[in-house]
Amino acid sequence: MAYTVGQVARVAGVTVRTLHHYDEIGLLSPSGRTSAGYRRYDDADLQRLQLVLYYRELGFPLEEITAIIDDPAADPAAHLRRQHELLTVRLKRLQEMVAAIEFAMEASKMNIQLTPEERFEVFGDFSPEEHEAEAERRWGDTDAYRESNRRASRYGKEDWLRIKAENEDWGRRIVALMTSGAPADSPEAMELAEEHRQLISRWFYECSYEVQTGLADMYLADERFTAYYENIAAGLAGYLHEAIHANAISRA
Amino acid sequence: MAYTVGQVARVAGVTVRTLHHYDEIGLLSPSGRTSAGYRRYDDADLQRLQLVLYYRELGFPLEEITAIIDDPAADPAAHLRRQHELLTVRLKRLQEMVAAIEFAMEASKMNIQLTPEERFEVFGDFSPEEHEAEAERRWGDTDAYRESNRRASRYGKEDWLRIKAENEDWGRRIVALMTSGAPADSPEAMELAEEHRQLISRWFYECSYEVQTGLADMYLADERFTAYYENIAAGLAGYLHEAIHANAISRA
DNA sequence: GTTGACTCTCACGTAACGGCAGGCAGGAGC
DNA sequence: GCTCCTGCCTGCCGTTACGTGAGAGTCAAC
Repeated sequence: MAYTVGQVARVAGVTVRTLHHYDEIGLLSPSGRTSAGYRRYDDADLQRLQLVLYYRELGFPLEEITAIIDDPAADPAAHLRRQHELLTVRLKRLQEMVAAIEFAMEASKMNIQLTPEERFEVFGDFSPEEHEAEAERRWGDTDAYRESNRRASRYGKEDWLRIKAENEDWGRRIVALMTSGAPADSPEAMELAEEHRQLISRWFYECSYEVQTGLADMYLADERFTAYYENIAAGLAGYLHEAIHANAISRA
Repeated sequence: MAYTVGQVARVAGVTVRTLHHYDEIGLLSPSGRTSAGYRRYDDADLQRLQLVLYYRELGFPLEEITAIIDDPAADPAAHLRRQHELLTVRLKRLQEMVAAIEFAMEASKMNIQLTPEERFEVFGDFSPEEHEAEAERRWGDTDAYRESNRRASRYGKEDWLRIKAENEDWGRRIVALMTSGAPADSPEAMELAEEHRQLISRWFYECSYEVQTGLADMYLADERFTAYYENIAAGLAGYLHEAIHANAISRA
């Protein structure tokens, strides 16, 4: 029931270096050594390692893990509560960032100019108050950035032309359908909503039904997006919005 | 239109040291210095800083930000796409961890013994295969851990007694209601479901309706949780499950 | 002319290891 | 007994994005 570092590393899925590190900082010292100085881990050491990895996976710093494990009076439940709070905060933050990045991509796709505030809106604590009016002037001109936005890309020129063509083709078809009088929740309209989603998924990012309905809401809530679609055909923004929602519901 | 480090730091919401650092690594060097060697930032520098902070907030490492900004041929959209993928992966991982921690807390609340696999299930890559049967024996006994679980806590003894009392009171009332024949979607049952949610929120962690319905599903899916409730009264697990769902829907 | 706030440049510290270098230890094969 | 290979040992530097001083010079106000 004694194991070498290498054996422990293999079964626990960590590196030898990690075990050395845990030994160094006193988080997990093997219960013995051979005459040659080799570390010898026994079953109790493995138990302790399991606990260490458990807390580590939940995001606790090693020093705190030492305290939790070594202090018999410490309450694991209390730590879990605190960690739950920390994780949910991080989770919310990440969700906002993902939403912001989707917004940015959607805007760049339509060549919509983001205001500096929007580019920064992902920063919860930024822009306190002391420089509301100033900030506008200061961060005002971002032409250079937007310009570079339109230039070279991971996609070659051909790809862009193809994306543009697909998009315009889709646009023509949905306009035709709308003007033909087909309702927004007709199978044809829903099919075009589905195409819209797959177009984004194929060329830009994984677009779930949930994300897509979020986009649809934004098309109505943000007048620049509304303008983009209304510019193609009057009433298109609302029509697309309804079709996307109808499609999402029917697929659920 | 020239600013000192301190001024820039204040408007941008970063520390002076951060600006020094960006200067050191060549990410953002002020366009000039005073005769005394003070850094002088102009508007163009602030523009660049904005871009830097934007990408930093999205999680890019500084070195990569340098490359993105300095390379006019780089495609911001491509980077955003990649970052979107990274973020969604992290998001999913975090969601799993939050779920795992909620599961662990719910189990410890009911004194349910988690199997080692479950304690590790948050580790996607752990436990490859080479030690399936071995692992069981090896990580088997965790009495010490579970024991400490029940001991001292952030809450004093009084708190625990109170939690226990509240919980038992709630238990008696829902059992009484169920045996009285009131349907699980009656206002009274839903009110008790609401109490269940608030009890968790008050003593353990923020429990949204979504989280609560997740718990309710688990009460039926996991036989140990089912047993916990069935042990109180036959049919209680299903009754509670239905009441929670009915309540969640009505509050939406 | 002195105070106090601000700035400068080193330069070490952080968390959790990764990744070397140089040197033993142990068993297999010759 | 000798060589070879693999595994183990102990340093110790590198990583990321700064934090936190130390010691010294600068600027504007009083």
